[in-house]
Amino acid sequence: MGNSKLGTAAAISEVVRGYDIIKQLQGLLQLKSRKAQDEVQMQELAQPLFREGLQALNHALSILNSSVSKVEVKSEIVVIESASPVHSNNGSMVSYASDQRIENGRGKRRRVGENSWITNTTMPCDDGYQWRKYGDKKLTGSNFSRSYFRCTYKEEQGCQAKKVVQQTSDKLDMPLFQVTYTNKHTCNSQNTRSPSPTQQKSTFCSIKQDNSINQKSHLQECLPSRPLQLNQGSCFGDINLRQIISSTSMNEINCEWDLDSLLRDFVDFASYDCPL
DNA sequence: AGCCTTTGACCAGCG
DNA sequence: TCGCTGGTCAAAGGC
Repeated sequence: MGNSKLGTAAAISEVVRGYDIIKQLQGLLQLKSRKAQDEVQMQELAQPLFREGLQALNHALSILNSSVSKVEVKSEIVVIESASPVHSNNGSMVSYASDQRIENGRGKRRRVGENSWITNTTMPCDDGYQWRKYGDKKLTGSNFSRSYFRCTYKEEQGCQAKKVVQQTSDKLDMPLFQVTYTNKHTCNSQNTRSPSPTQQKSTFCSIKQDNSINQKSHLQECLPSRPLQLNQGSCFGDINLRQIISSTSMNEINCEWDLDSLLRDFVDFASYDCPL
């Protein structure tokens, strides 16, 4: 893991940023008001915070994933990110894919592993970045279509990040999506303009659900049961992140995470040096 | 006006 | 070599 120290430091820095943001969000969620107007204001404050937090954590993930892929390209990385609504409390999962392929360029197919990682999520729309859909394909042998997204800032900033979203489960209460990310974001989306309301709507909720399930409200969707669930790629395989997450307590009613404990565990996890 | 999604066509890898 | 398949392009229309 040649530059793993640098990568780990960067990942930790991003996690700390995400932690700070989630702390702010936590404080916001703890504010109790009976006024509908206050709730609207709270949503307006919470949504960008939540998005920024996700973005920071997603960035940390991509850094860690890229470190992992340098170590062992053979095994693909699967990140199980269960971002379910507050009322359900899904545990995290870590698993590995084998011999999966995605395609790159105009019809060029390539393996997952280099610059790519996979997540499974119930909330594919909102990962903190802004995406523009450029294609949709109904795959043979699948009941669900696959949606192709590229970074909104591809033209402006040359960001090569892409993601492919495919629904894998049509459970009525919680459809599951597999999201394949390709290339890290090189854009500085925080410094660019905020999307207009119509853009937000289209950008964050443009995944079709093939079983025509009614989407939950955006805010409800965006409140995860756990702040973050990470993969462990090849060299992280000895440490089970599930243990980290499961040891982190959360009061479901008050939406209170033991954030300090989580951050501590995360830094331990990210600092773990691959024993190669 | 600008940015988005939709959708059919096109292209290239693969068996 | 050829047909199938999946990723991308680009025109059209919507918001």
